[in-house]
Amino acid sequence: MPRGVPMQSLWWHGKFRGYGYRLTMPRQVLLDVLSKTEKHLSAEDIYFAINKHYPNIGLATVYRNLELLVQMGLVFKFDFGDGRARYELSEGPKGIRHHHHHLVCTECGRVVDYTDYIDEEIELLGRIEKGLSKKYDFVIKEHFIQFSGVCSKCREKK
Amino acid sequence: MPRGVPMQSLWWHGKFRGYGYRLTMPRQVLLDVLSKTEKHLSAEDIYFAINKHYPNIGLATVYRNLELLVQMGLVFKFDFGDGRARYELSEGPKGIRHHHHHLVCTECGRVVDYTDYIDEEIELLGRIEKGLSKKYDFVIKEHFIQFSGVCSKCREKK
DNA sequence: GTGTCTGCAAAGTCTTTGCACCATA
DNA sequence: TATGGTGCAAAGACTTTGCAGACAC
Repeated sequence: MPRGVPMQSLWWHGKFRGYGYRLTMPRQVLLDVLSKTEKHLSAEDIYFAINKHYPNIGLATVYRNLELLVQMGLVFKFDFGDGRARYELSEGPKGIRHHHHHLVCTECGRVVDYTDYIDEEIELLGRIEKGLSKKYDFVIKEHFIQFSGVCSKCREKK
Repeated sequence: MPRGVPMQSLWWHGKFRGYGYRLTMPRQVLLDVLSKTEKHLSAEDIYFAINKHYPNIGLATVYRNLELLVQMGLVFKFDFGDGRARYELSEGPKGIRHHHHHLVCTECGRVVDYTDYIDEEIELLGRIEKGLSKKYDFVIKEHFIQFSGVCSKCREKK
Protein backbone atom coordinates (compact mmCIF):
# COMPACT_ATOMS: atom_id res chain seq x y z
CA MET A 1 0.00 0.00 0.00
CA PRO A 2 2.55 2.62 1.07
CA ARG A 3 4.84 3.06 -1.90
CA GLY A 4 3.63 4.82 -5.05
CA VAL A 5 -0.04 5.23 -5.84
CA PRO A 6 -1.82 1.87 -6.08
CA MET A 7 -4.33 1.43 -8.88
CA GLN A 8 -7.24 1.12 -6.54
CA SER A 9 -6.52 4.35 -4.79
CA LEU A 10 -7.61 6.32 -7.82
CA TRP A 11 -10.97 4.65 -7.74
CA TRP A 12 -11.41 5.18 -4.02
CA HIS A 13 -10.22 8.71 -4.40
CA GLY A 14 -12.97 9.45 -6.87
CA LYS A 15 -15.56 7.90 -4.58
CA PHE A 16 -14.49 10.05 -1.68
CA ARG A 17 -14.37 13.23 -3.70
CA GLY A 18 -17.86 12.51 -4.92
CA TYR A 19 -19.03 12.65 -1.32
CA GLY A 20 -16.94 15.68 -0.50
CA TYR A 21 -14.60 13.67 1.70
CA ARG A 22 -10.83 13.42 1.57
CA LEU A 23 -8.82 10.34 0.93
CA THR A 24 -6.45 10.33 3.86
CA MET A 25 -3.77 7.86 4.78
CA PRO A 26 -5.83 6.09 7.48
CA ARG A 27 -8.67 5.65 5.00
CA GLN A 28 -6.41 4.22 2.32
CA VAL A 29 -4.87 1.83 4.78
CA LEU A 30 -8.25 0.77 6.11
CA LEU A 31 -9.58 0.04 2.63
CA ASP A 32 -6.39 -1.79 1.82
CA VAL A 33 -6.84 -4.09 4.79
CA LEU A 34 -10.45 -4.81 3.87
CA SER A 35 -9.52 -5.39 0.24
CA LYS A 36 -7.00 -8.03 1.07
CA THR A 37 -9.07 -10.32 3.22
CA GLU A 38 -12.00 -12.63 2.84
CA LYS A 39 -12.57 -12.63 6.57
CA HIS A 40 -15.20 -10.80 8.57
CA LEU A 41 -13.11 -8.42 10.59
CA SER A 42 -14.15 -6.54 13.71
CA ALA A 43 -13.05 -2.96 14.25
CA GLU A 44 -10.37 -4.23 16.59
CA ASP A 45 -9.13 -6.82 14.08
CA ILE A 46 -8.74 -4.05 11.55
CA TYR A 47 -7.06 -1.83 14.09
CA PHE A 48 -4.49 -4.51 14.89
CA ALA A 49 -3.83 -5.22 11.22
CA ILE A 50 -3.25 -1.53 10.61
CA ASN A 51 -1.31 -1.03 13.79
CA LYS A 52 1.45 -3.40 12.72
CA HIS A 53 2.54 -1.01 10.00
CA TYR A 54 0.98 2.25 11.15
CA PRO A 55 1.16 2.26 14.94
CA ASN A 56 0.04 5.85 15.17
CA ILE A 57 -3.40 5.26 13.65
CA GLY A 58 -5.85 4.96 16.50
CA LEU A 59 -8.85 2.74 17.13
CA ALA A 60 -11.16 5.75 17.21
CA THR A 61 -10.11 6.63 13.70
CA VAL A 62 -10.88 3.11 12.58
CA TYR A 63 -14.37 3.33 14.07
CA ARG A 64 -15.01 6.76 12.61
CA ASN A 65 -13.98 5.69 9.14
CA LEU A 66 -15.81 2.41 9.20
CA GLU A 67 -18.94 4.33 10.05
CA LEU A 68 -18.24 6.66 7.15
CA LEU A 69 -17.63 3.82 4.73
CA VAL A 70 -20.84 2.13 5.80
CA GLN A 71 -22.74 5.33 5.12
CA MET A 72 -21.07 5.64 1.74
CA GLY A 73 -22.18 2.11 0.97
CA LEU A 74 -18.62 0.87 0.45
CA VAL A 75 -18.68 -1.36 3.48
CA PHE A 76 -21.29 -3.65 5.01
CA LYS A 77 -21.67 -3.95 8.75
CA PHE A 78 -22.86 -7.23 10.24
CA ASP A 79 -23.95 -8.57 13.56
CA PHE A 80 -23.10 -12.21 14.07
CA GLY A 81 -24.38 -12.21 17.60
CA ASP A 82 -21.12 -12.07 19.51
CA GLY A 83 -21.46 -8.48 20.62
CA ARG A 84 -19.08 -6.88 18.19
CA ALA A 85 -19.74 -5.61 14.70
CA ARG A 86 -18.04 -7.16 11.70
CA TYR A 87 -17.15 -5.34 8.51
CA GLU A 88 -16.81 -6.39 4.92
CA LEU A 89 -16.06 -4.51 1.72
CA SER A 90 -19.17 -4.26 -0.43
CA GLU A 91 -17.67 -3.17 -3.70
CA GLY A 92 -14.30 -2.49 -5.23
CA PRO A 93 -12.80 -1.01 -8.37
CA LYS A 94 -13.68 -4.00 -10.52
CA GLY A 95 -16.54 -5.56 -8.70
CA ILE A 96 -14.06 -7.77 -6.95
CA ARG A 97 -16.54 -8.97 -4.39
CA HIS A 98 -19.10 -11.69 -4.92
CA HIS A 99 -22.49 -11.15 -3.39
CA HIS A 100 -23.02 -13.67 -0.64
CA HIS A 101 -24.92 -14.26 2.54
CA HIS A 102 -23.88 -15.80 5.84
CA LEU A 103 -24.34 -18.97 7.81
CA VAL A 104 -23.17 -18.53 11.40
CA CYS A 105 -22.32 -21.12 14.05
CA THR A 106 -23.71 -19.86 17.33
CA GLU A 107 -21.26 -21.97 19.33
CA CYS A 108 -17.86 -21.11 17.87
CA GLY A 109 -18.77 -18.09 15.78
CA ARG A 110 -17.55 -19.61 12.54
CA VAL A 111 -19.05 -17.89 9.53
CA VAL A 112 -19.62 -19.56 6.17
CA ASP A 113 -20.10 -17.27 3.20
CA TYR A 114 -22.49 -19.06 0.91
CA THR A 115 -23.53 -18.21 -2.61
CA ASP A 116 -25.54 -21.33 -3.25
CA TYR A 117 -29.01 -19.88 -3.51
CA ILE A 118 -28.02 -16.30 -4.14
CA ASP A 119 -29.87 -15.91 -7.41
CA GLU A 120 -33.13 -17.16 -6.00
CA GLU A 121 -32.65 -15.08 -2.89
CA ILE A 122 -31.92 -11.94 -4.83
CA GLU A 123 -34.92 -12.50 -7.07
CA LEU A 124 -37.31 -12.91 -4.16
CA LEU A 125 -35.71 -10.13 -2.11
CA GLY A 126 -36.01 -7.81 -5.08
CA ARG A 127 -39.68 -8.57 -5.46
CA ILE A 128 -40.35 -8.17 -1.75
CA GLU A 129 -38.41 -4.95 -1.75
CA LYS A 130 -40.63 -3.48 -4.42
CA GLY A 131 -43.77 -4.59 -2.67
CA LEU A 132 -42.80 -3.35 0.78
CA SER A 133 -41.39 -0.17 -0.64
CA LYS A 134 -44.76 0.66 -2.17
CA LYS A 135 -47.00 -0.56 0.62
CA TYR A 136 -45.14 1.04 3.50
CA ASP A 137 -43.69 3.99 1.60
CA PHE A 138 -40.08 3.20 2.39
CA VAL A 139 -37.00 3.78 0.30
CA ILE A 140 -35.33 0.46 0.92
CA LYS A 141 -31.56 0.54 0.94
CA GLU A 142 -30.53 -2.85 2.17
CA HIS A 143 -31.64 -6.35 2.80
CA PHE A 144 -30.24 -8.75 5.24
CA ILE A 145 -30.53 -12.50 5.24
CA GLN A 146 -28.69 -14.88 7.49
CA PHE A 147 -28.88 -18.38 8.92
CA SER A 148 -27.58 -19.57 12.24
CA GLY A 149 -27.08 -22.97 13.76
CA VAL A 150 -24.42 -25.31 15.05
CA CYS A 151 -21.55 -26.59 12.92
CA SER A 152 -20.37 -30.19 12.86
CA LYS A 153 -17.27 -29.59 14.97
CA CYS A 154 -19.29 -27.99 17.73
CA ARG A 155 -21.81 -30.80 17.66
CA GLU A 156 -19.03 -33.35 18.07
CA LYS A 157 -17.81 -31.65 21.19
CA LYS A 158 -21.02 -32.55 22.97
CA MET B 1 -50.52 -11.47 36.23
CA PRO B 2 -50.25 -11.37 40.01
CA ARG B 3 -53.51 -12.84 41.31
CA GLY B 4 -54.24 -16.53 41.04
CA VAL B 5 -52.53 -18.74 38.51
CA PRO B 6 -53.02 -17.47 34.98
CA MET B 7 -53.74 -20.04 32.29
CA GLN B 8 -50.54 -19.35 30.45
CA SER B 9 -48.42 -19.98 33.48
CA LEU B 10 -49.17 -23.65 33.34
CA TRP B 11 -47.86 -23.83 29.81
CA TRP B 12 -44.72 -21.87 30.61
CA HIS B 13 -44.24 -23.93 33.72
CA GLY B 14 -44.16 -27.10 31.67
CA LYS B 15 -41.66 -25.57 29.27
CA PHE B 16 -39.34 -24.59 32.06
CA ARG B 17 -39.55 -27.91 33.82
CA GLY B 18 -38.74 -29.61 30.56
CA TYR B 19 -35.43 -27.77 30.55
CA GLY B 20 -34.81 -28.36 34.25
CA TYR B 21 -35.41 -24.72 35.07
CA ARG B 22 -37.72 -23.19 37.61
CA LEU B 23 -40.59 -20.87 36.92
CA THR B 24 -39.83 -18.01 39.24
CA MET B 25 -41.69 -14.77 39.74
CA PRO B 26 -39.31 -12.66 37.66
CA ARG B 27 -39.64 -15.11 34.80
CA GLN B 28 -43.42 -15.10 34.93
CA VAL B 29 -43.51 -11.34 34.99
CA LEU B 30 -41.05 -11.08 32.13
CA LEU B 31 -43.08 -13.45 29.97
CA ASP B 32 -46.20 -11.58 30.90
CA VAL B 33 -44.76 -8.30 29.69
CA LEU B 34 -43.64 -9.85 26.41
CA SER B 35 -47.00 -11.54 25.96
CA LYS B 36 -48.91 -8.32 26.22
CA THR B 37 -47.11 -6.22 23.68
CA GLU B 38 -46.64 -6.11 19.95
CA LYS B 39 -43.64 -3.86 20.32
CA HIS B 40 -39.98 -4.71 20.02
CA LEU B 41 -38.77 -4.09 23.53
CA SER B 42 -35.21 -3.60 24.67
CA ALA B 43 -33.99 -5.12 27.92
CA GLU B 44 -34.36 -1.72 29.53
CA ASP B 45 -37.90 -1.25 28.20
CA ILE B 46 -38.81 -4.56 29.76
CA TYR B 47 -37.08 -3.66 32.98
CA PHE B 48 -39.05 -0.41 33.25
CA ALA B 49 -42.33 -2.14 32.48
CA ILE B 50 -41.62 -4.68 35.19
CA ASN B 51 -40.26 -2.13 37.59
CA LYS B 52 -43.56 -0.27 37.83
CA HIS B 53 -45.16 -3.21 39.59
CA TYR B 54 -42.15 -5.13 40.83
CA PRO B 55 -39.53 -2.56 41.78
CA ASN B 56 -37.29 -5.14 43.36
CA ILE B 57 -36.65 -7.09 40.19
CA GLY B 58 -33.34 -5.92 38.81
CA LEU B 59 -32.06 -5.25 35.32
CA ALA B 60 -29.47 -8.00 35.63
CA THR B 61 -32.24 -10.51 36.23
CA VAL B 62 -34.00 -9.27 33.13
CA TYR B 63 -30.87 -9.76 31.05
CA ARG B 64 -30.17 -13.17 32.53
CA ASN B 65 -33.63 -14.41 31.84
CA LEU B 66 -33.90 -12.97 28.37
CA GLU B 67 -30.73 -14.85 27.53
CA LEU B 68 -32.26 -17.98 28.98
CA LEU B 69 -35.48 -17.56 27.05
CA VAL B 70 -33.57 -17.00 23.83
CA GLN B 71 -31.67 -20.23 24.42
CA MET B 72 -34.93 -22.03 25.11
CA GLY B 73 -36.26 -20.70 21.85
CA LEU B 74 -39.17 -18.90 23.49
CA VAL B 75 -37.87 -15.47 22.63
CA PHE B 76 -36.22 -13.98 19.56
CA LYS B 77 -33.43 -11.47 19.86
CA PHE B 78 -33.02 -8.84 17.17
CA ASP B 79 -30.53 -6.21 16.19
CA PHE B 80 -32.10 -3.20 14.53
CA GLY B 81 -28.82 -1.36 14.33
CA ASP B 82 -29.24 1.09 17.20
CA GLY B 83 -26.84 -0.60 19.55
CA ARG B 84 -29.31 -2.31 21.80
CA ALA B 85 -30.92 -5.71 21.43
CA ARG B 86 -34.67 -6.07 21.01
CA TYR B 87 -36.75 -8.99 22.19
CA GLU B 88 -39.92 -10.57 20.99
CA LEU B 89 -41.89 -13.60 22.09
CA SER B 90 -41.55 -16.41 19.58
CA GLU B 91 -44.29 -18.72 20.71
CA GLY B 92 -47.03 -18.86 23.24
CA PRO B 93 -49.55 -21.30 24.65
CA LYS B 94 -51.80 -21.14 21.63
CA GLY B 95 -49.47 -20.03 18.91
CA ILE B 96 -50.57 -16.48 19.62
CA ARG B 97 -47.80 -15.01 17.57
CA HIS B 98 -47.83 -14.54 13.83
CA HIS B 99 -44.61 -15.17 12.04
CA HIS B 100 -43.32 -11.96 10.57
CA HIS B 101 -40.18 -10.21 9.47
CA HIS B 102 -39.02 -6.64 9.89
CA LEU B 103 -38.60 -3.49 7.89
CA VAL B 104 -36.51 -0.93 9.76
CA CYS B 105 -36.11 2.80 9.22
CA THR B 106 -32.45 3.62 9.72
CA GLU B 107 -33.24 7.25 10.53
CA CYS B 108 -35.90 7.06 13.24
CA GLY B 109 -35.68 3.40 14.15
CA ARG B 110 -39.32 2.69 13.34
CA VAL B 111 -39.94 -0.98 12.78
CA VAL B 112 -42.69 -2.37 10.58
CA ASP B 113 -43.65 -5.98 11.11
CA TYR B 114 -44.67 -7.27 7.73
CA THR B 115 -46.27 -10.54 6.82
CA ASP B 116 -46.86 -9.76 3.17
CA TYR B 117 -44.50 -12.23 1.57
CA ILE B 118 -44.08 -14.54 4.49
CA ASP B 119 -45.25 -17.69 2.74
CA GLU B 120 -42.87 -17.23 -0.14
CA GLU B 121 -40.09 -16.33 2.22
CA ILE B 122 -40.65 -19.34 4.40
CA GLU B 123 -40.79 -21.63 1.41
CA LEU B 124 -37.49 -20.38 0.03
CA LEU B 125 -35.83 -20.18 3.42
CA GLY B 126 -36.88 -23.74 4.12
CA ARG B 127 -35.37 -24.94 0.89
CA ILE B 128 -32.15 -23.02 1.46
CA GLU B 129 -31.99 -24.30 4.98
CA LYS B 130 -32.08 -27.90 3.81
CA GLY B 131 -29.46 -27.26 1.18
CA LEU B 132 -27.04 -25.41 3.41
CA SER B 133 -27.62 -27.81 6.23
CA LYS B 134 -26.48 -30.70 4.06
CA LYS B 135 -23.67 -28.96 2.20
CA TYR B 136 -22.01 -27.35 5.19
CA ASP B 137 -23.04 -29.91 7.80
CA PHE B 138 -24.83 -27.46 10.04
CA VAL B 139 -27.87 -27.98 12.21
CA ILE B 140 -29.67 -24.79 11.34
CA LYS B 141 -31.77 -23.34 14.12
CA GLU B 142 -32.80 -19.94 12.88
CA HIS B 143 -33.08 -17.74 9.88
CA PHE B 144 -33.05 -14.04 9.83
CA ILE B 145 -34.38 -11.75 7.15
CA GLN B 146 -34.74 -8.01 7.37
CA PHE B 147 -34.99 -4.92 5.21
CA SER B 148 -33.81 -1.45 6.05
CA GLY B 149 -34.32 1.94 4.51
CA VAL B 150 -35.86 5.32 5.14
CA CYS B 151 -39.52 5.83 5.94
CA SER B 152 -41.67 8.56 4.40
CA LYS B 153 -41.69 10.79 7.48
CA CYS B 154 -37.92 10.81 7.65
CA ARG B 155 -37.64 11.57 3.95
CA GLU B 156 -39.95 14.55 4.35
CA LYS B 157 -37.71 16.01 7.00
CA LYS B 158 -34.95 16.53 4.47
C1' DG C 1 -33.23 -29.50 52.16
C1' DT C 2 -30.59 -28.32 48.11
C1' DG C 3 -29.35 -26.58 44.15
C1' DT C 4 -31.10 -22.87 41.37
C1' DC C 5 -32.15 -18.06 41.12
C1' DT C 6 -32.06 -13.24 42.51
C1' DG C 7 -30.55 -8.42 43.87
C1' DC C 8 -27.24 -5.38 44.18
C1' DA C 9 -23.19 -3.39 42.85
C1' DA C 10 -19.18 -3.54 40.41
C1' DA C 11 -16.71 -4.64 36.35
C1' DG C 12 -16.31 -5.50 31.34
C1' DT C 13 -16.68 -4.57 26.36
C1' DC C 14 -17.46 -2.31 22.53
C1' DT C 15 -18.10 2.20 20.67
C1' DT C 16 -18.43 7.27 20.68
C1' DT C 17 -17.00 11.95 21.79
C1' DG C 18 -14.06 16.26 22.97
C1' DC C 19 -10.44 18.89 21.74
C1' DA C 20 -6.06 20.63 20.16
C1' DC C 21 -3.14 19.71 16.36
C1' DC C 22 -2.40 18.20 11.54
C1' DA C 23 -2.85 17.61 6.52
C1' DT C 24 -5.59 17.26 2.25
C1' DA C 25 -7.37 19.64 -1.58
C1' DT D 1 -4.92 28.25 3.94
C1' DA D 2 -9.24 26.68 5.25
C1' DT D 3 -11.77 22.70 6.55
C1' DG D 4 -12.12 18.31 7.38
C1' DG D 5 -9.52 14.59 9.65
C1' DT D 6 -6.63 12.56 13.33
C1' DG D 7 -4.76 11.03 17.84
C1' DC D 8 -5.25 10.50 22.38
C1' DA D 9 -7.74 9.97 26.33
C1' DA D 10 -11.83 10.05 28.61
C1' DA D 11 -16.62 9.16 28.70
C1' DG D 12 -20.84 6.59 27.34
C1' DA D 13 -23.94 2.74 26.60
C1' DC D 14 -25.20 -1.74 26.94
C1' DT D 15 -24.42 -6.11 29.03
C1' DT D 16 -22.19 -9.49 32.12
C1' DT D 17 -20.38 -11.21 36.48
C1' DG D 18 -19.53 -12.16 41.67
C1' DC D 19 -21.40 -13.28 45.69
C1' DA D 20 -24.35 -13.70 49.72
C1' DG D 21 -28.96 -14.43 50.66
C1' DA D 22 -33.64 -16.17 49.04
C1' DC D 23 -36.73 -19.44 47.04
C1' DA D 24 -38.84 -23.22 43.96
C1' DC D 25 -39.45 -27.97 43.86
